[in-house]
Amino acid sequence: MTACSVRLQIFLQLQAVNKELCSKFEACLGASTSRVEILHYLLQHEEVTQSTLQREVNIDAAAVTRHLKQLELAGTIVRYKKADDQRATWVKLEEEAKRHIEQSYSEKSQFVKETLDGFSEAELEQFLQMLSKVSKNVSRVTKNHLGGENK
Amino acid sequence: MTACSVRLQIFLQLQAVNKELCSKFEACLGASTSRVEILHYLLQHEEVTQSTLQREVNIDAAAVTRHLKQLELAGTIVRYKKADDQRATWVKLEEEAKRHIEQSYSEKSQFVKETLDGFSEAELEQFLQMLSKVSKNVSRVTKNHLGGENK
DNA sequence: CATCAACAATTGATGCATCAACTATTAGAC
DNA sequence: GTCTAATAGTTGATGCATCAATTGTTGATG
Repeated sequence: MTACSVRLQIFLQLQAVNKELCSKFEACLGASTSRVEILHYLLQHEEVTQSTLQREVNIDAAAVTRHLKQLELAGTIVRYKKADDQRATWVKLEEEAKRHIEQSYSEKSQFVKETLDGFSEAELEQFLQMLSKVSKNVSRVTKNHLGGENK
Repeated sequence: MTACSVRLQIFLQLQAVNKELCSKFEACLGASTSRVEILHYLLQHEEVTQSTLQREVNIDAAAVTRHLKQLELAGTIVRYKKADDQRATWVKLEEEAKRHIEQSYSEKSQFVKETLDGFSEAELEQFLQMLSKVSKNVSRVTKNHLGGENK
């Protein structure tokens, strides 16, 4: 119990932080975190298919479809198909939306900066690495368990 | 952009890690993270009112009600009122459920341990402190923004 | 002691994410 | 070339969390 308690606390704290962060973030900036992730990815990749977007952002395909539909309706993105493959749907940000997002990044960065107040650059770097390490561990764990180790 | 990019990445990574962690956790152990948090709290506090539970675990009151209803139906907890205040509902784990949860902690701890593989005890401690610091920052940020600084 | 504000819990409505089932398109096997 | 399997996206059903509105209870004020 005591040996695992720090780890369990980390787990619970991670939950708690993330949850609060999400709700505050949405309240402050009026966009769900999923949508932010999608837009962030699109801003950095110019043109992608829905399926790769779905894989990269790690959101269910159905959710991606619904988000993109709304974003298209709002004029934020364009969706289109290409001649060589009529299955894949490509997604791209509208030019105006790009500018808009870039601009709103300043507000976001202000928010993010405040939540990471009191961290030195070195600590931030370290924090990020820790998160990445956990991320790697998590994906590995699943594979093992599905491999038959579980139960 | 570059100055904030590490911070933004932390934010996004935090999201990603948490999400994957939750889904894997649920898949492996068959309980939603909310429920785990509730049960964890109950295991450590013997007897508690719904409203304090709701505050401590930071879940919406409606969600708490629904979780507890199910848990009561499953025989995991008991709910009752006290003579001196007919408003508050008190919640307590059944003895058998306590044992069951304690026992299932070993499986959980195995899972948690794997996700935190490769961390020294000192690093874990540090990680936890970082998370706590972010948590404090987040709650502070909200107050400021609601105070009128936003917009 | 009647009224009103507060507190506690519940319910209904809504939004979002996921799974499963389905359609359409492409590529491979024979 | 046709049949089958795989791929891409969509839709419906379900579960969960949140907000808003409601009920019931308590305490304070006049």
